[in-house]
Amino acid sequence: MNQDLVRELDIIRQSRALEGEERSALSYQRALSIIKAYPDKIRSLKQVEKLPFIGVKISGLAEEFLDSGEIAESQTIKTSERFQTLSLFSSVYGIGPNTARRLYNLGLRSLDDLKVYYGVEREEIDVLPGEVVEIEGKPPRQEHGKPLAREPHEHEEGLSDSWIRIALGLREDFTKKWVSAKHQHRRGKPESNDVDIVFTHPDAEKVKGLCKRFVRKLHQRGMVTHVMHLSGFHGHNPLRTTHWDSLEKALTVFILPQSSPFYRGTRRRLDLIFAPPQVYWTAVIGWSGSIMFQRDLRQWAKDKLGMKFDSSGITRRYDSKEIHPKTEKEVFDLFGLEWVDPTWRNADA
DNA sequence: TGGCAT
DNA sequence: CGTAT
DNA sequence: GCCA
Repeated sequence: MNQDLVRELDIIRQSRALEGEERSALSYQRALSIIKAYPDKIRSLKQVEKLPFIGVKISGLAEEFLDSGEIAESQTIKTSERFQTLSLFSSVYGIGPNTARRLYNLGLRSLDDLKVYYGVEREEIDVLPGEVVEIEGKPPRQEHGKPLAREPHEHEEGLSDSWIRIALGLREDFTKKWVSAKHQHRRGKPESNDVDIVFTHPDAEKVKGLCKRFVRKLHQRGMVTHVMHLSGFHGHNPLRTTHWDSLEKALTVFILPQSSPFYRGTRRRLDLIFAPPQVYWTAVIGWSGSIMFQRDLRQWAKDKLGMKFDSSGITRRYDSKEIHPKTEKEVFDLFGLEWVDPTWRNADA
């Protein structure tokens, strides 16, 4: 409805994030989420000024957009070498805003510059314990400066009858009950290049170590070409409070074997998440909604319920007691929120 | 002025 | 600091 | 950058 304005604001949001102005970026994110959810075409400044999370600065930008059809600052940002270069660098796995700026300040401008800087041609990485695999370049989120293929997915409603279930060799009956997948698709974004799959098993013991074994199997079959992160692969620092490693996870690049009837040579990012059964639904929710949805849900849990929510569980803050919901709806009920379909958890640009 | 998810 | 949602 |  107001997607052009949203896109303009998102450019500024991206720029703020790349420049390390996190809080400003968050404000743009919120504002554009609100505008995105606004049900009518915005034609006047009055409409915008009534909206929450839109203050003096952003309503001014909206006014400019209404007058001219664009925002000068967005245009300037978009065409600037700095923005384009920082975006490019940040698109490489492992390079965030800070590293991107550092590399830029060193005078680097292209992926070729990065290859020289990192000596990537000779790089080898440990993919699995005891194995060494040659890679071409960095584990690519991009190739040749362009995003990996973004054509629509090959199907489908759920994982249970999908090409990827078959490709991964998952049993259909089990999958229906214990595997939840393709949340981008679940959210109604079939054009996404990501596939996320959350696994569990009624027996918590059987989940332990499954991530590594499963990835090893896919790698042996040539279906996983890169493993960017494997829980337990990086040394775990117990001083770190982050829950990043509390679920078993593998962040990989996936390609179908040529023998597959679905083979198209498309490489995708495939994220595999293995959750013990008691936190399966929090994992599903944590991997389903947009970033803004997650932040809002977590803030709500904290402010209204005094609880801590993330993909690895829900705990009461005062005694750290864990809560183990048995369905997605139980989580919403607990939080006093109306259950909404995943397609409505899509607040990002 | 402090908070902004984990 | 980087990554995932 | 916006809000309480």
